[in-house]
Amino acid sequence: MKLSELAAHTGASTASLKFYLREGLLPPGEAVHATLADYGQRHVDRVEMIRALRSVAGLSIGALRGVVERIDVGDPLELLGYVQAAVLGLDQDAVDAPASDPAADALEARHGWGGPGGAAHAALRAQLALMRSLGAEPVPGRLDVYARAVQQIAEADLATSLRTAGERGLEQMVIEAATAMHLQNGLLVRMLAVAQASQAGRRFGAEQ
Amino acid sequence: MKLSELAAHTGASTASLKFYLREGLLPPGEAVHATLADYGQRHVDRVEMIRALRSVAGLSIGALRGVVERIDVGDPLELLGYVQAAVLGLDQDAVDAPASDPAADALEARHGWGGPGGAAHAALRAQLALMRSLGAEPVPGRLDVYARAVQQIAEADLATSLRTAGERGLEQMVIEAATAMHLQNGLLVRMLAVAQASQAGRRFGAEQ
DNA sequence: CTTATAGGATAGTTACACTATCCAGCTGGG
DNA sequence: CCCAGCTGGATAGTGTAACTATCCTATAAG
Repeated sequence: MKLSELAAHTGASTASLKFYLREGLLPPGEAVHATLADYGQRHVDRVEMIRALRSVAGLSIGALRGVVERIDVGDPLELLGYVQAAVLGLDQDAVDAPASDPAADALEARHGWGGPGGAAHAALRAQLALMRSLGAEPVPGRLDVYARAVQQIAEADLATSLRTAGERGLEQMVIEAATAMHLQNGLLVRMLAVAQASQAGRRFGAEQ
Repeated sequence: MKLSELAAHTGASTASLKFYLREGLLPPGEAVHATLADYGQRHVDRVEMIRALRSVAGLSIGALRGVVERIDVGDPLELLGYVQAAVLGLDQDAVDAPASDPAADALEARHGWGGPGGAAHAALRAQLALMRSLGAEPVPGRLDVYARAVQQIAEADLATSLRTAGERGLEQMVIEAATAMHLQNGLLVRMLAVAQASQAGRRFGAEQ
């Protein structure tokens, strides 16, 4: 199909597609001749992933460039780690993370959360260090409660999304994983909000 | 003190302070005469709150305008609810929230989370409705586990921040509450990230 | 009387994600 | 065979957000 047909198929304008081509998010079509290119299913998949990740999770063009680079490399674990950092906004945490954090390391060991190898581990260490520096560190016993809760929520939906991966291409896997991550994150944040509101109500509600 | 001294005190430029004045975030100083105004401690507090909420939690100028309007009204519970929605990004959830959600209502009743009266409650109902519509609704039993976890995390630090409120003005309370909310949210998100990464590792790690 | 400063207005800046125009070359349908 | 329509490439414009800079007149302290 040609560019205008790809646009009709995906709902994006030809101007947007040209923009994605310029930015390197969308690979060029197969050039039929100097002024006509042919696009296929992989271009449709790519555009759908771009649109889904921008509208659902709000990823930037720069983050999407990182995603497509990792799709081309083909390592799903590295790809998912990058998508996760982008969706959950963990981008620069790894930079100022301490090399190791006893509380975080012990916690991860207790819950079978692998070695200290990913952006997520670094982000958790950085957050605990930040909270400690502000005198707001939670006691270790509570961390285990949170750990069990997030473990269950992550199992619930991300696992099923990943289970079907590979069958339908990395683009589809990324869409499903990013959606699951985004929904789980939203649920936790909103439950936290209700709990915080109940705290505030206990503090101020009686005075009204 | 005059504008330039207020700028020196708070670290903001006079241009920024003029901008805050224009936007209605900072009340005008007491006019000594046509071209000189006097600023006091409440202006310092206000500027510090503006800078803290922008740098720590990334609030927009529009959100800050909502905050200062509610500070002027003086209802701390309403104020905190607004700050929470801004800090956690629950802004437009209330719009598309269903009037009631059986699962959410029952959950809130079991955990003593007050009536369905705030933006947080509406945001939780909206999220559960969204997840249900996408076939990704968590089973009710699991919600209780998350509820207990977030209840503990909200108690840990927000409660102590609120306890000292009133003594040092609403601005100081807003800074501490926003910081606590932001830190708690960051901790939960990063723990969720580690749990998700461990899921992905189980799915793909062995293949490497 | 000079110089710094105030408040008000207006315009400029940077970043982001498009969106619109222009262009010259080519080609398929009539 | 010829022209409407499409191509990739380039360039420029749009709108939002949060400042930042400049210009202006008035005024008062030294």
